[in-house]
Amino acid sequence: MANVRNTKQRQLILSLLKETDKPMSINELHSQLVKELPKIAKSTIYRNIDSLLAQNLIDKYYLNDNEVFYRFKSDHKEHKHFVICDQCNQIFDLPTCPIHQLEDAMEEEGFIIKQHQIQISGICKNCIKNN
Amino acid sequence: MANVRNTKQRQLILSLLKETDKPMSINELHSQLVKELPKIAKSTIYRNIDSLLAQNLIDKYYLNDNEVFYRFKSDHKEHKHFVICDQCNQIFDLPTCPIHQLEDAMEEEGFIIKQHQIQISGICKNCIKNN
DNA sequence: CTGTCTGCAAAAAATTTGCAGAGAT
DNA sequence: ATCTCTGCAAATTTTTTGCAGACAG
Repeated sequence: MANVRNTKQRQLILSLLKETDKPMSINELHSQLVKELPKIAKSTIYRNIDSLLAQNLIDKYYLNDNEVFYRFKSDHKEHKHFVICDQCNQIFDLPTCPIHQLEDAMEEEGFIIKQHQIQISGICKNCIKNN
Repeated sequence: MANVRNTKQRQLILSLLKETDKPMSINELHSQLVKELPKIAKSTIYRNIDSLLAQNLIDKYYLNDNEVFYRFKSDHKEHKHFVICDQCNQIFDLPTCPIHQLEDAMEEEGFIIKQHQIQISGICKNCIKNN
């Protein structure tokens, strides 16, 4: 992590995540990236993602029964969760983080929370309408 | 799922989950099960786990950065979450489920939650002491 | 008996690694 | 010039599948 180089691949990955501003899977990333860079390898994406995670520029999410997604983090302190619709797979923001309230109670019991993830799925407004 | 047979493998898997009463990974299950049944295959465990999930006898959890765990469900309606300690990997119960409060707010916005999972990790009381 | 379940081996799917050449600083 | 990064291929890791024989009902 000492010297990270600003390659075209890295730039593209980060700017794609930035403009999408929703959690994206490796496959989504790859299928978008090949449009610009037809030879880009998935291993390149994996390696860049690791480096971006290490630099805290992106966040990792598990949605949709354990599928892995990544999302650009505009503010380094930003903390956000998402919900995914079972039917249309669209991803929505969770209005509040319900864990922070819990954190105090947990710490009183002697457990210090370092990390949390929430996976919520269900049916979104549109899909309910169209059923 | 029509006719589920009561094999020795199935019995052992369920009773091991029952007596452990904590989320267990496939590997933990397997390494315990071989003591009784040296030839048991992981595919047998996977298949039985699927069937037990379908019958709603066990729950599936993701802990420890996406590792999959299974746990016996004593009461079919039981709803529970867990925290895992980063250092000792011990699993603790979460005192309350923070999602239910959210559920109402989400439904007002038109999203019906069908399923949720929480992954929390940190450092437990003992590990803090021993640091 | 009949149909389901098992162990084994092989197949899939997802991610990681080794390497030689390309590219960034 | 040096060191990191890339694409490719192969290796890992995790889970699923096909199959022939074993076992439950």
